[in-house]
Amino acid sequence: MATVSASPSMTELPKNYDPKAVEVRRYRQWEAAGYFHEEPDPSRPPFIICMPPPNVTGRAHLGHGSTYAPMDALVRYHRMLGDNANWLPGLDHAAIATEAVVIKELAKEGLTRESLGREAYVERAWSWSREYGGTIDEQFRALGFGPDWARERFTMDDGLSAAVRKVFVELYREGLVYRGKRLVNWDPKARTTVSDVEVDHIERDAFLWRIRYPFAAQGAPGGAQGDNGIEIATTRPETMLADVAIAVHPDDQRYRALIGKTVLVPPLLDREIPIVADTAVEMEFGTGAVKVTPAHDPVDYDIGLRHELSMPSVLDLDAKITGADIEVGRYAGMDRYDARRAIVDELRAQGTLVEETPYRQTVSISDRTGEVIEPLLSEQWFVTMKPLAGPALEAYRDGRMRFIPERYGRTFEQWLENIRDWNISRQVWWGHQLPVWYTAAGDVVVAETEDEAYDIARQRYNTNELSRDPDTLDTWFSSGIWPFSILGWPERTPELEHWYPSQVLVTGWEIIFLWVARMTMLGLKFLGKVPFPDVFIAPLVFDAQGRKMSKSLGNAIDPLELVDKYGADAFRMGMMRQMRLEGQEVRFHESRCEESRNFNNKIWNATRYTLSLPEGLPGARTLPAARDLTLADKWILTRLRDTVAATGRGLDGYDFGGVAETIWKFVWYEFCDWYLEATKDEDAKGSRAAVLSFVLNNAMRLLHPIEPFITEEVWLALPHDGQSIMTAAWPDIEEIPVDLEAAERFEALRRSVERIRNLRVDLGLPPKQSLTLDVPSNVPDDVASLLARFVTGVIARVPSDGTALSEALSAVRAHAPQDVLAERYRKDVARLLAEVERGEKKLANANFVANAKPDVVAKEREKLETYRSDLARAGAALRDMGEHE
RNA sequence: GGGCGAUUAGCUCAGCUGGGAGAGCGCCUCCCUUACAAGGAGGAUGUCGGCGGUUCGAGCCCGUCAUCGCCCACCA
Repeated sequence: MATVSASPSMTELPKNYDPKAVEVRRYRQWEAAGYFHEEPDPSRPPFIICMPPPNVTGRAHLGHGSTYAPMDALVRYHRMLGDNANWLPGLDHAAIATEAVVIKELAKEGLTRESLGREAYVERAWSWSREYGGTIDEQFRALGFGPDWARERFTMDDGLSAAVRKVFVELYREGLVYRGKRLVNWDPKARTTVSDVEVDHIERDAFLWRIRYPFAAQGAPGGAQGDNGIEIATTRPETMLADVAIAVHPDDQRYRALIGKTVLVPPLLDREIPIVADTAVEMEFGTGAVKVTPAHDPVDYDIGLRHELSMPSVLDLDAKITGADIEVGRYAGMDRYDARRAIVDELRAQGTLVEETPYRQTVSISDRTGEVIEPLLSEQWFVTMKPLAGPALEAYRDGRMRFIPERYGRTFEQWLENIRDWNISRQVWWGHQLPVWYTAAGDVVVAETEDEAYDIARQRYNTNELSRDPDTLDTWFSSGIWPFSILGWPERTPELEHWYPSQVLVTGWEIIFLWVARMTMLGLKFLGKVPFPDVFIAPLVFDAQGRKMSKSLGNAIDPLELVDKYGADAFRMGMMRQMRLEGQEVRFHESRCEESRNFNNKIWNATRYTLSLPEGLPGARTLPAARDLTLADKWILTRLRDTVAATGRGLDGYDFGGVAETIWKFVWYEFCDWYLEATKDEDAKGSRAAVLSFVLNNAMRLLHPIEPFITEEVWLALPHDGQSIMTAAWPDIEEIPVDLEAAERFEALRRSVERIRNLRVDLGLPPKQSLTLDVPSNVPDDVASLLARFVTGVIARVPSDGTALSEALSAVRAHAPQDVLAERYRKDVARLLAEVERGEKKLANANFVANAKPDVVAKEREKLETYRSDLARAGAALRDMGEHE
């Protein structure tokens, strides 16, 4: 590969790094060059990440910073490692969310879904998706995310739709998909069922009403509550209209005699219902008696099944009272909450309301719409989950799959252990229509295509008349097969062969059940392998006060605004620096992005300095022989190697925060603050150009996964080999010479410099005033020279007497006011006395010496020696001064 | 009702298998030194939530309590 040596002079580069001048241009070049695209290549290890498909209605938000930026970083890292790395993007049709948007649009035109008709409606939804969907793709580009755009898929693509139908049909034929009348979660706003995992539970203020149900027959047997009825407690009086029984616990002495008797249902008092015994009743709660409404409550539903009770509904699909099943009097047509008020009023008037107490109630709400969920008895389609969950549990337990952080694995495990059947049919129209048809006689035909369905109907049921089930599938059904549907399954494509399973899934914990678990189960079911061995659960992003970001709170931050202000690199770095491996949230501070912009500016200026060296830069990645390296060169190269190793370890372990900190420290606090200053020394001129260029080149490659743009810009400005840093090789520690002994000497020098600077300020010496440093003659010239540079001093050699370098301060002393200096030494003496005392006490403890590890004891002895000699020196100095006074 | 996190400097957080408490920001002082003022040098600041225990030694291990956050769950 030809070496390109670009050396614009410093004046050619602006003083400040301008991301706007770089990012869009570089991204276009990368995309045009096809760097994001990859073909399956069995000769290299695969590194595949399936992008969690954002909703087609979606916009980039801060959460993408903590999930998608790490994915981008991992893929870029593995590409540089030479892996067959690829990030597979896509979009989710987001049935309920999209339908809500489209219906809202239609409403503006005075149209409804029904008035338009299904076909026209779906066409409308398609055009909306095509027009507005994919906005997020452009936003991802602005953030520097580089998936293989050419492979982008949509969950409603023909291929993916066919895969969805095939999975449904196969599960059906195995008996794992079934239709049944069950109590399901109804979202009256979205007008569809939702699965159990799409329901959130929130607490809110409500009332608990105590209501008396009078005995049907006059003079009923006397119970604990007298002759005139049984009292129950409820939060939902509106469902009384559908009561079919009162239940008490069989062991409850208070009610024993009442079991089997009947009571009248207020407020209509037109029906008699029995009192039954059931262990589901909590004796301690309320009155110990509960009304049973099987069609409107899960517990009651089970009681209803056990006691073979009827199950009338009194709420319709809009959550309004309906008399379709049973007499509901004047309440027909009322909204559920209006009916509640009306019935409570009536009960009060009637005298059957015994008590009203404020109550903290848990209600179920739809996570999509926030609407209170209504349990609804309805005929729906389900997946039997137990047989699918078993293999997933096994895979987790035997280590074929793991979570990072590990604790989420236990969440995953517990959920699978207690899994319930999955309601997959939805009443929205935008989505995969169920591949289910019915004959006029009600026979069910399930088939992958319409033709097949008619064939079956003719053969099996001798009919040509079929009507298709209007329901669609839960969006998460198609998401659940994402890791293989996007690879062309059920065809045995090269992609499927080489890229399934992927290597890691990155997502947030909130969709472990909705998505991760389902992908795991379906992947095992249809391909026999877990879809990803690693699941990295990224932290969720909150505002600086720890509140959830939301439009209504007004605390939402648009990542694209941050890109505009600081650049995409700074946004990514700013986010990653706040991520912690075990953290479950990031409290996002915008200031981190600003700091990161400053960091980028620092890099930029270090680059300007390097490019402006009068001696010019050698070819890429060339270093002088070890004997020509200075102490500082050896130190920074050693530190570089440590940094390369730590960065690799960090990325391998998903510790993005640690990686960001590691590189930050190296680049700013070591490379810029110390090494670059050291290269201004006369002695450094022979090697610095090569080392600066080499270290920057390596550092940019380390940083590229986090900050793709500036690293490309700098890498290309320096001598480099290759077309783009994107396709450059990951730094190789074998290429980086190490000298531990030299590195340690430089570290000692740093400590000395810090001490001298500290003293200089303490003594009130002006920063510009050059110090005369009495450097012992046994200190090498290069060290002495660096010392003088770092503290602005001149060297005076004194005979070696073993004095530590840090004490080379007689010149400083000469300039200092005596009283200040004396105070300084008094403080030193006091501190050292305390240290010596502590050390002596510790070492005098026989237990410590006997039990502690030998090296700990030795270290303690060493420290004590140092403190003693320092103390002696400081004491002597103080005495000297006393003599002068 | 189960379960999981968190509690360390004013703020956000590091502290690996127990061996003398750290970073960044903020704050204070000084410096527009020829890469960078979006910068440089220096400084101050902690009963490591409380109480017990184990240990020669505890921010770290064990127990317990408290506060905050989250997940799961059929007390109507």
